[in-house]
Amino acid sequence: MSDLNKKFGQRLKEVRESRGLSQEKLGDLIDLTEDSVGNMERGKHWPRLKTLEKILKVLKVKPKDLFDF
Amino acid sequence: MSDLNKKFGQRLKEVRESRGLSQEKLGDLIDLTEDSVGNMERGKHWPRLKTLEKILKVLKVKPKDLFDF
DNA sequence: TAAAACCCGAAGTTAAACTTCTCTACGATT
DNA sequence: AATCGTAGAGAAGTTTAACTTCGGGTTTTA
Repeated sequence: MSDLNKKFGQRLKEVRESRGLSQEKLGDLIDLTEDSVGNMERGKHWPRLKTLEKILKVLKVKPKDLFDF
Repeated sequence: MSDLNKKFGQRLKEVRESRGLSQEKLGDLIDLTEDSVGNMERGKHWPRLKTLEKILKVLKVKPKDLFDF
């Protein structure tokens, strides 16, 4: 379990919660299952390109802000 | 070909060149082929977690600086 | 005391990261 | 003008890990 992954997950969770979204709701918006969102936030895996693009769009966050850790 | 991918590639190239490394040399350092580094810089693909970790380490750059675009 | 939200492990599927090959292009050097 | 280093680019094949699904358990909140 990498440090980078964990930090990214924590940051993603912060941004998601600041938008008032549940993992399930975010999953719907970016075409991922609730579990996959959870896995990402807990550092289990890394988003692929298409997923990251959707995250940035849906959460209205810029790359440098999502990777600010 | 996504915008995100292209911008990341351009930024990666900037950082690589600022360190005085060729694509081949960087590839050696992060266990990728010269072609793969080239593909990434031209927006053909996105790094997986392990690759990104190596890039950050080898180029001595922080996530928010590599994603500053 | 539910129910909503989240955590967590394991095993299977699938998309795309990555490789390999081939050719082209261009500037610098000899 | 011929070789060398570096990089752009397309196509087809391999492999890894992102993602799914299932089964539970725990925490939070109404």
